[in-house]
Amino acid sequence: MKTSPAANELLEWYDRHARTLPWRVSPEDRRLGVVPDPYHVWLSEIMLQQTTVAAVKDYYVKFLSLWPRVGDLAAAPEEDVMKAWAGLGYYSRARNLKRCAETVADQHEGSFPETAEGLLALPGVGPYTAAAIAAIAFDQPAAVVDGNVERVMSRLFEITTPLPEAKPEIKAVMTALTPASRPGDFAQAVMDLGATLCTPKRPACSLCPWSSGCEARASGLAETLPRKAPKKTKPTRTGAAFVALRESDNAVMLRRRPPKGLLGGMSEVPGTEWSVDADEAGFVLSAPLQDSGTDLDWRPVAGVVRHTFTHFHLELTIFRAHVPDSTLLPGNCWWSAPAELPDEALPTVMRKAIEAAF
DNA sequence: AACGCGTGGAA
DNA sequence: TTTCCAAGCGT
Repeated sequence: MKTSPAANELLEWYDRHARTLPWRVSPEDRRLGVVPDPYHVWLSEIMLQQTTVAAVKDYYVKFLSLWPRVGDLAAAPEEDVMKAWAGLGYYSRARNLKRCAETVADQHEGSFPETAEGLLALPGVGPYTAAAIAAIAFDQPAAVVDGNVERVMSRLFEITTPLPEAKPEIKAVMTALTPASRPGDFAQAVMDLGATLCTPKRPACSLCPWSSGCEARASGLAETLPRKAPKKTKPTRTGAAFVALRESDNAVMLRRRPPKGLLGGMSEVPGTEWSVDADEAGFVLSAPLQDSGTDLDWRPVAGVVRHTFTHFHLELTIFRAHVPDSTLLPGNCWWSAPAELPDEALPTVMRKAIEAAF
């Protein structure tokens, strides 16, 4: 099969410099006939959405250990999936992951659709992920466009139109560049290039296999591309979290968050709303177990827990109280002993809050 | 179309 | 300390 010179240059670079990743079939193994498992490709791509390779690795290994095949994940309780995902962020991905596994198991006889169009219909699979699975798992010449590809292409062709307006043009040049042979390795090669050489800051152009043909390298604009709209500043919200400790064993009182929205479906310690104009003086009035029959001694813990979400900063004041074992819990709450906390579906902000109380 | 949605590492 | 941002998706 014929490959464009540009694609060949990059594929030769990839053959020598491809990163070794737990979910990746190396170019050498590919040549020997090793075929990627679509389940592995899908799982890794969902985890990698807006998430660094370093953060994903351990989660990927753990998920494959817990659920070796897509049918295992489909059969798992959603609660277990949320627990295993805890800490990785963007928790709607975990719920969609479970729904997608069920769809593949129940409606596709356990096999992933092999076209980008079919993949696009799956929960949690958007244009990027559909193209990535089609190319990497099924060897189809789909144009795979992620943040790395946007950066590489905007520099290679000196696209000065700001994102997201430039997306159609970037998609077009990636489509034109994607070879019929080794489209999966090509997609991974462009992403590796963006991750290791064509980086957002201080790109290593001297090491780049595409440097001689790169328009932004020639004009000196490389580091300024791609152009993006300025970010909005994040407001700071404040609130309180209440760590109730059972007297006999220091078990922590937990409850479930609503299924949608921020940290949807995850576990938490009880707390106030998080608002920009919180009434800090009245925090303790919102403490749980007010009608438990015992007058609980809620005490503020020194220092404030700071955490940053996608669109706001949070400053949490932590209150702590010891609670008699006989205390009746609200119906939506449960006790979690210290030894059980690591396995709870606690997002990082809640682990920080609990940690501050100990 | 623009916004909501986590986290941790780098600079 | 603060900002930036990393293999996006759903609404």
